[in-house]
Amino acid sequence: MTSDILDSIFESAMKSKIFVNREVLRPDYIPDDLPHREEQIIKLGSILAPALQKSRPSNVFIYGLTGTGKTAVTKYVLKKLLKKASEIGTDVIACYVNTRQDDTTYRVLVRVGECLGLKIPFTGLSTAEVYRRVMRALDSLSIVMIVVLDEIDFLIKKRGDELLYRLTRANEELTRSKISVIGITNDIKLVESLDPRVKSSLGEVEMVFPPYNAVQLEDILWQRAKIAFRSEAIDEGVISLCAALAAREHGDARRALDLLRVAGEIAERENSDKIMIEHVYKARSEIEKDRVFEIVSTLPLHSKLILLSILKLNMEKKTPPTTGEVYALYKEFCKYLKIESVTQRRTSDVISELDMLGIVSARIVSRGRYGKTRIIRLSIPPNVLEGALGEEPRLEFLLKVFRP
DNA sequence: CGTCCACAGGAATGACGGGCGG
DNA sequence: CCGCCCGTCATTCCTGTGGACG
Repeated sequence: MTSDILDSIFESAMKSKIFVNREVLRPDYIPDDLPHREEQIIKLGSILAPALQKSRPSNVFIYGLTGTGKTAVTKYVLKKLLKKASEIGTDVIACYVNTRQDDTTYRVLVRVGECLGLKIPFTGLSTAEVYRRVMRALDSLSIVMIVVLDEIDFLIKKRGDELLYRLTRANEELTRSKISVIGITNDIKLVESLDPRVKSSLGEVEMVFPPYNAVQLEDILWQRAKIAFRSEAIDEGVISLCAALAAREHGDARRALDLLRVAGEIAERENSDKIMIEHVYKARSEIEKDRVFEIVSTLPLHSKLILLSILKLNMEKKTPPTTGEVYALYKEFCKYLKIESVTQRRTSDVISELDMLGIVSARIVSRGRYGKTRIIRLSIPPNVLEGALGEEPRLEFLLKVFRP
């Protein structure tokens, strides 16, 4: 019976030999203590402190690579600030918006409105009307509002910086309330593309979050592991291996925690009493496999074909191929499938895209008399890529049989 | 020392499909 | 509900370029 099977799954989940509390390893969990971010916490705290005296804190622009604690520090400081504010009876409202999820001006404004207790229909009003309602509500409350726009690059890439401009200038139309904006991004180049007026108002204060090193990552992992796992469930060296692997990948704490969590899940699946070194290595390849599947499956057909061409040429030649060679083989594939091929210009862009996704690495080389081109290598194991490309039915035959 | 290869990659433009806003 | 606008994928045309070869 299905329900019996489910029961036994739930049973065994409850008496896990490994986990006590796996929540604390999830990426959105904010611990009570954030090791090695004291400096940033103090700085952000002192920037926002004026809100307690009903003055407007400076706008802040925060940048740093993924998994460097930007979101965690911001949420942490805001939580403390709000607590303090309610203790002393000052009205401070914070509004956190992730613009990866809410990536239109309208949806961001709806979120801000919600924080003010406004009920705004998710569609039907004009953006200008929502903006007007939000501003009126805000001003009638006579408060300091802090708006956090996380992963702000998504909003800017889709909608430009108009909303940012309006928000940072909103104080001019407010008489009783004040608003300040915290923008968070991991794309440093993005700052350059902003309208200078936005750049100067949003960047009143800038904060940079440096990557964690292996030692710091280890501290972070220990702190969580103590809560997440049974005390005997971690074998020697597991934590430092997770830290070392993640430190190699630009000190990404999220990656480190993912490794540890997945290693724990694998250990549990294998009914092991402990998480061991080998589980961490398995976790690493499982995470990578998932990532590659995720990326490759959403690629358009032509990108897949170009990727297949790169895969074949990397496997069957001693030297990694150039753009021209990849394009030639790709055209063969298209002829075989009786579909039209894209131009070499487009192929060049596709290769850059694959490079940015971290699937291949394309290095520009000049071979003098023999021209300037890119040397394209796979940056993931061929069998993983093979598996991911095999999901696409149209490629199956080419993958198995076709020889260049 | 100039050529010229084999592309890189910018700009302008177009087809197309989906969702926003009126 | 419908038109319009916007993002994505793509093309065409183009200028730029590091260095081995003659």
